[in-house]
Amino acid sequence: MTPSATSDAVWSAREAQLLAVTLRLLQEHGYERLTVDAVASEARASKATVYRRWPSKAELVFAAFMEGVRAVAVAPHTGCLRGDLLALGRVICEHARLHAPTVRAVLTELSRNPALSDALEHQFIHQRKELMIEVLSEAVTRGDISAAVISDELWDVLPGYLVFRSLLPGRPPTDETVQALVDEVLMPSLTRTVTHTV
Amino acid sequence: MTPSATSDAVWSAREAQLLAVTLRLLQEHGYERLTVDAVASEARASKATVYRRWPSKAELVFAAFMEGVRAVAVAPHTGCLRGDLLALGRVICEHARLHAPTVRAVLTELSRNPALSDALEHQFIHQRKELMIEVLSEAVTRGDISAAVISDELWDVLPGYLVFRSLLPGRPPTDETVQALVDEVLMPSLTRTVTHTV
Amino acid sequence: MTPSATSDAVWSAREAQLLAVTLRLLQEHGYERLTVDAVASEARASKATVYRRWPSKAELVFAAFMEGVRAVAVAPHTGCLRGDLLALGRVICEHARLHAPTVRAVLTELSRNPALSDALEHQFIHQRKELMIEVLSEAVTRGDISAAVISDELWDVLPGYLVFRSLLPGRPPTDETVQALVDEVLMPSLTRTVTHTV
Amino acid sequence: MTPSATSDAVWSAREAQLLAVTLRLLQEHGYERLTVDAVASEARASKATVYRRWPSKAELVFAAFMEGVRAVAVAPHTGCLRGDLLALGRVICEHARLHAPTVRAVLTELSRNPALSDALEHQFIHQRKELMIEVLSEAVTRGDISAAVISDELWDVLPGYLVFRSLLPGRPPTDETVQALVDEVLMPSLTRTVTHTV
DNA sequence: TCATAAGCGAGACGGTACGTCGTGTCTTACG
DNA sequence: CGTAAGACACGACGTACCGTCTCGCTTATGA
Repeated sequence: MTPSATSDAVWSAREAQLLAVTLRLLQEHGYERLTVDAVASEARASKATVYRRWPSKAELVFAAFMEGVRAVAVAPHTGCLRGDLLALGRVICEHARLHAPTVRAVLTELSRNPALSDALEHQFIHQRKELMIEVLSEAVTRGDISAAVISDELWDVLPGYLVFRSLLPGRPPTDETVQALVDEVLMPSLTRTVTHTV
Repeated sequence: MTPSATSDAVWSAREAQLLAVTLRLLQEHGYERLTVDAVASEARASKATVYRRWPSKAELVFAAFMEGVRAVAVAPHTGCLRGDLLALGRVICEHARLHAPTVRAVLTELSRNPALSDALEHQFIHQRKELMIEVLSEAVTRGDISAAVISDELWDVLPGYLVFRSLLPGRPPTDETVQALVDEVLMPSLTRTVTHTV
Repeated sequence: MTPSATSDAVWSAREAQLLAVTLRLLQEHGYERLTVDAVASEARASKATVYRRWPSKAELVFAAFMEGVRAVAVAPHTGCLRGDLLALGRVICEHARLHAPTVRAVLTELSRNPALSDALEHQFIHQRKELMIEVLSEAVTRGDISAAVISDELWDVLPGYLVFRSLLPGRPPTDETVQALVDEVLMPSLTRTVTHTV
Repeated sequence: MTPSATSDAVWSAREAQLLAVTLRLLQEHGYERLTVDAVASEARASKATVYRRWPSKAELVFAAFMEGVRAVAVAPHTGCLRGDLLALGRVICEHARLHAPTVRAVLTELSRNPALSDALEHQFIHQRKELMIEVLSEAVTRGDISAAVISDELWDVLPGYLVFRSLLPGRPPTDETVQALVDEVLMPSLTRTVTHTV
């Protein structure tokens, strides 16, 4: 099977190296200043070697991004909901800070590449959703919260807001941000008395 | 004063026209497919006329973005906090949906242009913060909420989350999203019993 | 009458100043590096003032050239043919050396501007031809040479060859060049025994 | 070896094609009306392909000129001096007429590009000088003329005057011009009695 | 053991957009 | 009215990057 940015491929050593170089250059220079020539050159490869794997710069960058964020997908299991949320929030912050230029680049590409949208949705977002649902379900099982507060709409307020803050200049989220978000927003929301919805 | 993307300039008719064309082409084609030649051509201008005002494509696009989002800065005044939040959320959703490609482009540029970061922060973010503080302050005056819940950290959960959703593919925020966010997250958070903070 | 490069105009003080600036910048930078903006700026004039007089950069440069070479048109009258030729040659050398960049520029313009060709021919070349004929006629009157050697074809071997040498790099004509040309080429030619031409 | 306008390069097929197109467009439109885009387009090449070889339009044109005049470098060998000179003169006339716009352009460039001056001198002028010396030497060998008349100064009166005439408007040299030049100027000069020069 | 093939580096190539600059036209405001 | 100042449309220049393509060289397997 031809490797592709939109499949959950397992990369060869060569491919991993190319993605690593791509990721590094992305963080250093951002998407537009990143050139495929530079990736090839730094990896002591030729452009053909890159293009044989990923059909465009956008797909290369997306693949590098997917590789870079693969590690987040582990639920924390601290034993209480607040602890899980705090742990999750901190991991998200760290990754978002590290990959902010990459995320910005990937977002830009979404405007014009529907295939990337699909790939992002199915691989990345779905993955995160499962993670969050897992954390909340455990809290329901423990009796911390009511199952009724698990919404299909708002499961991503935690990652969404933190990522948003990471993308904007000047106010990167800190541990205090995470703690405030969990204690002042999420916990009040999740432990509220749910009125019956018609 | 020389017009510049990073100052709160008042544009001449020519400049407004150029920004309008830029904004339209941005929405139609996205940042990368937008060419300065096309902007100039559609505005019956020449490239020099564009570059005399904005030193690069990035700054042009940023200026167009700033122009496009200027209109959001009006507080709703519905008379109750929930109504204000719902109204604000809906306006933000509409703008975010309309300008999603532009916002993505601007975010990308932030990675490499600190001047844009500053401009965005001082003009746009500060503006929005004032707006939100105004809405919350009125609610405090009315006695809807306690002044203690107005946090300097989390004033932008509403716009932040909605914009985040607008930037991702597949799940653009709807009126239901806004309603759920306000009723299930923000209102519980804002009306919670505030424990004393040392 | 509107002043024009192609008429033997008498320039006003303003015009003379513009031409002088043009001539100086021409000698310093050559034709292509000369900009009309620079001429206007150095003359504390505006471009409109320049273009009102000369309809294009080419005509401006040509007018400046004509102004610069006006002074050559004086026959030497040294009393003998050889002296006249030497004197003429030296004057031509000096002017050609001084105005080489201008001459190159004017030549380039001839390729595309027939009006300049006409002007050059009627004003400049004709003028020089009269000069040469005058010198030769005097020599005939003195009995130095036969009238039969005055050719309509080759009257400009002296200026032509010297200008040619001035235009090429590396071998600008010197006084020795002039002397050799006169003694070894022109005088043998002019004093040759003319065989009867059928 | 990197191809360059200033080296006596041997061009690849691609380069020869680019130079041929350049030469043709030069003759058709002149230097200023020639655009690098047009050269690239007509050669089904891209601008980068042109600029990879020649760093500027001027160097491209110069290289084309050098290519265009390469063919003149063949001595005629008619058996007598007069015949050789007539043959040479005619070839020079033809080339000069054909390449007049190019020569004018190249001359213009000489004003600002010393490298072109050197190249022109070493490749073109030296070449022509060798040619003329060869013709004159043969005449000496045959006893037609004295070796003493071969001057280092004036070997280029023939080509110089003819090229000069070609560059000026209105009087392009004809076969009659060549004949007159040879019979009335050069032959009297070359066959003159040489007085001993200390 | 050698040959045929497949992957690779190097880098030229067509195309396209960028940002700069110069020409010649035009408008505005001043004297 | 002529002028200084300078904005403007047009268009060419030279640069940079993308994605495609060829060329040899190396390596790895099959006869």
